[in-house]
Amino acid sequence: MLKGADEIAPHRDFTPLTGMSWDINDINLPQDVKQTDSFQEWTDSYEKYIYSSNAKHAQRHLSGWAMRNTNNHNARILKKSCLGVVVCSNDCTTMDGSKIHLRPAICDKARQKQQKKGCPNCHAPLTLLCCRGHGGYPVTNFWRHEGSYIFFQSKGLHDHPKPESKLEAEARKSVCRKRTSISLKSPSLKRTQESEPFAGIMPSQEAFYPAISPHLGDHFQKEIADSLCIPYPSGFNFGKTPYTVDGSADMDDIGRYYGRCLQYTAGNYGSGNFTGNMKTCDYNYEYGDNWSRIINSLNACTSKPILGYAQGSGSYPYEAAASQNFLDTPLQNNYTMVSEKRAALAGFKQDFEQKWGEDSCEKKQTWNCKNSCITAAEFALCQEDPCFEKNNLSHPFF
DNA sequence: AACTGCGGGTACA
DNA sequence: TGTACCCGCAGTT
Repeated sequence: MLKGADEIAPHRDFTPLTGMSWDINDINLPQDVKQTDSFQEWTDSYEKYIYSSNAKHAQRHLSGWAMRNTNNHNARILKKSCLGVVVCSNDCTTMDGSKIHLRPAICDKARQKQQKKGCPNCHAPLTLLCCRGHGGYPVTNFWRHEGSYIFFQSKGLHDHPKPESKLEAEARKSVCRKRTSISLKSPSLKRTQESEPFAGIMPSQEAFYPAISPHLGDHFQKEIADSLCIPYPSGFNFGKTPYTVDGSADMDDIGRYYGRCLQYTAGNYGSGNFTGNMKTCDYNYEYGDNWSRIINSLNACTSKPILGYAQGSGSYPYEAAASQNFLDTPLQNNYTMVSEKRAALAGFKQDFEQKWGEDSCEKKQTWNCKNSCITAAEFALCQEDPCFEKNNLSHPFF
């Protein structure tokens, strides 16, 4: 359970307990704090909080947003600025209707590497949406340890969707590693994969086995152990392989302009669903028009979804556009797809939700995505034996 | 390998 | 002077 000073409170409906009569730059900060705030993972706008110096998340200066260290030449005040969010340049939608909002790597080198990878959902180039929420500059967070308290202050309003949180990203990567390990160890699974139509052409294990991890941080490990069900963010295509391909875009052009920073116009975003317009960052003005045209053409492309099965997905359907992209070839071989399976899937989902509805998932509010649940027993079996989810859960995760 | 914090340096208003 | 950004280094995860 999330208890004590390190509890993560849902951001909404939260009122700071500690007043606002101080500024992070004050020479003296209040030490007569009657009650500390519970940790806020998704701070936005101009907020101030006072955490206990024992609060682990605060000690680590954690944030749901991807914040990188910024030198403010003040050793007493740690300053971090927001990196934004990595999105699919194709603006694709996963099977559950969610968008790709990846967490930018904090390290510059790692971030460049990250952007060279394709979208885990449709393999289109990834795009970094810069944060411009603080007067055109990234939103900044300030941390200052003073006495028995950790003072936090944020400046600016994020003008982009939320990325997956650090804890979610860690969980996903951890499971990918475990899944890869399992697949290498299990001859039966290997055979299964080899017999699947997509064997060898899917972009990566990481891209197509995103799921929650049994190696979550200690905090969440205990959460899971104490829970009747497992919360997880639904945007990670849990064990399923939605796949949208559209061949109408000129991939050379995409590659040429790949990495160009885009941003949304401010204001029109929410948790998980962003409705703003994309525009190029001003400092990329030299390519702005072309890039915008590419993005617009990508977004305007109409897809003709078909259903298919992907490597390792078992009976999990994915959606793919009927395009001329080389990736489509296996799809066409499997065009006999399976609306009845999809119907079965919907039926399973309905039964599942009836059985494990919201009331059974009290912890779900600790995640900032829409969540679903599986039983701990099913989760354990899935982790131990990938064939379990293939053979026993017509669609294990939604 | 990637994250984190620190600090030198530079640019700009 | 304050703010922002780039870069490298070193310790940690």
